[in-house]
Amino acid sequence: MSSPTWLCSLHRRWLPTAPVSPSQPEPQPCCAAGRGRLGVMCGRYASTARRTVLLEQFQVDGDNAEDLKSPDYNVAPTKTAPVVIARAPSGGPKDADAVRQLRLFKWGRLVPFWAEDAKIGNRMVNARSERVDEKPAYRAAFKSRRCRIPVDAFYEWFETDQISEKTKKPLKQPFAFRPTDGSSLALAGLYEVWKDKTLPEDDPGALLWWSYTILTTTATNEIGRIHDRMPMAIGPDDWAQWLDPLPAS
DNA sequence: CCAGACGTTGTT
DNA sequence: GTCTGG
DNA sequence: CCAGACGTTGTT
DNA sequence: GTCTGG
Repeated sequence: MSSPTWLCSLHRRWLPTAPVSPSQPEPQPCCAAGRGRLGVMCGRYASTARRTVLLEQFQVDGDNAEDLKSPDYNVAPTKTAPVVIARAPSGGPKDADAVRQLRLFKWGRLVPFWAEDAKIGNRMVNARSERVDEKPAYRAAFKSRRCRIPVDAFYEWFETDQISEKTKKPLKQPFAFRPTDGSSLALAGLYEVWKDKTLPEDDPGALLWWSYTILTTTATNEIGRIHDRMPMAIGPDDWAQWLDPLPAS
């Protein structure tokens, strides 16, 4: 199938900037160094906004993120990070009206609700947006379990000509990307709720497992100069619509 | 029908 | 659960 | 994404 | 090389 109709409204202009974290090395011009090879899109990002800022910025009604540890300049797969969802308040009836909530979910290891083994989620860090509505692992979540991921910048690694003494492999230079206009950034994501049914109810591991994945899309702008894929950003005008079900097509 | 997968990027 | 491959 | 682990039999 | 854990 072709790209979803909401794709075009989500494009925005990007430029490489200095890494967000002071501990990151200085960036180099994108195409001047190395061979232009880059790693997987959107494998790390920075989430630095404080909880109170996120609550206001995303007009959140339900706050389930009291344990948020912020800032985190190095959010990696399996780590817990804040996401915004629209869902019936936890603890209440499932058919209650959806409320916008800030929640702390695990990135990656997205385990579909039907899975018997959590291992299936091992590589579900990203989901291609082009076919996310038909892929068995993502289809259900795409229909009813979407999330926005507040992000300040995302990182990419650039393989340079320098060889590491230690590993004898090319050194990789991290870059940070964020909107040039300083606007806040939300990535499009899906989440899943999974429970290990092989464990007895009283086992600590039988708790619900909440995880999310980040959608990727074609990079048609400045990022496309160095990599053909990028995480899908949602503009503020589309934040509400992304969490709501799509109109029937 | 059953059995098995269910994912992405990048590499050559 | 649902799709694909045999 | 990166960093780090990865395994068995049988016994120099 | 490939998988796991963070």
